[in-house]
Amino acid sequence: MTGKKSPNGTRSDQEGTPDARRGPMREFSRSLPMSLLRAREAVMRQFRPSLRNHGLTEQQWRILRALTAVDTIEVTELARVAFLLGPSLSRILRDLEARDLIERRTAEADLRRGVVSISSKGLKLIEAVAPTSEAIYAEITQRYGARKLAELQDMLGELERSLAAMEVAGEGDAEADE
Amino acid sequence: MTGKKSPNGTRSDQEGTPDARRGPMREFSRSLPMSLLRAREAVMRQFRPSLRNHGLTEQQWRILRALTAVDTIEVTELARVAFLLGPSLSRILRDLEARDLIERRTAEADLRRGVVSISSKGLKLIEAVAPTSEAIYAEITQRYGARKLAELQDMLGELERSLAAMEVAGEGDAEADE
DNA sequence: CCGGATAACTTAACATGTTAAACAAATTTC
DNA sequence: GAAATTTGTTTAACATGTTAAGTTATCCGG
Repeated sequence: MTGKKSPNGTRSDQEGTPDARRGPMREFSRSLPMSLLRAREAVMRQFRPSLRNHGLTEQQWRILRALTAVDTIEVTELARVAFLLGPSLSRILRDLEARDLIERRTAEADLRRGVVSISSKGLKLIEAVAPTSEAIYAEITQRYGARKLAELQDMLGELERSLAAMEVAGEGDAEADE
Repeated sequence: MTGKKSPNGTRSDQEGTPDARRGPMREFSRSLPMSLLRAREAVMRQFRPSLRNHGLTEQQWRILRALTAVDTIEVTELARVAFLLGPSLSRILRDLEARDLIERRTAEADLRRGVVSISSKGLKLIEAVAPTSEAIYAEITQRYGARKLAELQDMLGELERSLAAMEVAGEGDAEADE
C-alpha cells in the first residue's frame, strides 16, 4: 500500500531522451542547497509531529528552548540565537505572549529594547516536550552514529565559516549608493 | 561597520549565572537541525541576491532548473524533484505560467494530471542566471574544498537514508483509526 | 537643546511551508 | 456499471521567510 510509487507504465512515451536529459537533472538534485534542504527535512520530519501534539511549531519551540537557557534576553539577541529574522520573531513573540508562555517587558536603560523571559507555564510545556524530543534525538544519533554525527556537525560548521567571509555579489542593477 | 557585533557592555548585570546557563544553551545552538539550518542559510545567502536581480525566488529557480532537464514532467514528479509540497508548487506554477516562463497542459491519458514544460522565455531566463549561479557555486567549492564538499554531500545523503526508515512517533492523541 | 542620523523593534506586503479540506477524474467493488 | 474509494491537483487557512517601510527611542554634532 505504501511501497510502489510511480505508475510508470502510463508515462506516455514522450519525455525526451532519458540519457541526454538525465545529466543536468542529476546535477541539480545533487546540488549543495538541495542536499542540505533534504537532510534537514529528513531530520525535522521526526520532530514535527511531537511538537505539533503540544501545539508548537518548530520556530516556537526554538524560541522557548533558547529561553530556558537564560533568565532574560533581549529580542535582538534572541533573534540571533534562535536564528530567526526580526519580523518572524516579532510575530511569534506576540503569539507566545498571548498564550502566556513567555513574559515581556522593556529594558529600563533603553526603552527601545524588549526583554523576554519564559514563564512558568512555558517552562512546564518545555518539560512536557523535552523527553520525547530527546528520545528522538537519541535515536537519530544511534542510527546515524554518534561519531559520524559529530563529524558532520564539524563539517557544517566549517562550511559556515568558509562562507562567512564570502562577499555576496549581486551582479545586477541598483548597487551604487543606497 | 561589519565586524563588531554585540554592544555587550550594555548588557546590564542581570542574565543569571552565565556558567550554569551556558550548558543547555550550547546544546541548543549545536543541535543537528540548527546546524543544518545555518549551513543552508550560509549557502543560500550567496545565491539569493543574484536570483532576486532576475526576479526569481529560490523555489521558482528550483522549478525552472528542474524543467530544463526534461521535455515535460508531471506536476507530482516535479514536486518530488524540486522538493516542494503540492500546495506551494501549485501556487508557484500558477505564477510562472502567468509570467509565460512555463507552459502547461493536461495529460491526455489522465485528465487529472498536469504536464509542465519550460517555455523559451523561461529558458532564456535560465541562461541569463546560470553563469552567475555557477560562478558562485564554483567559489563555494573552491573555498570549502571540492573533496570536502563531496564528502559532506555523501554524509548528508547517508543521513537521509538513515532516517528514511525511521518511524515518526507522534506520542500524542488521536492516532487510533484514521 | 535641536534636528539629523542610528538603533531596536514592529508593520506591511508578498512568497512559501504546512496541514486539512475540496474537487474532479480514475479505479475498484459489488 | 453505479457507488465507494483512491489519486492528482488545487484551495483554504494559518505560520514563517524575506525585504521594505514605519515608529519610537538614543545618540551626536552644532
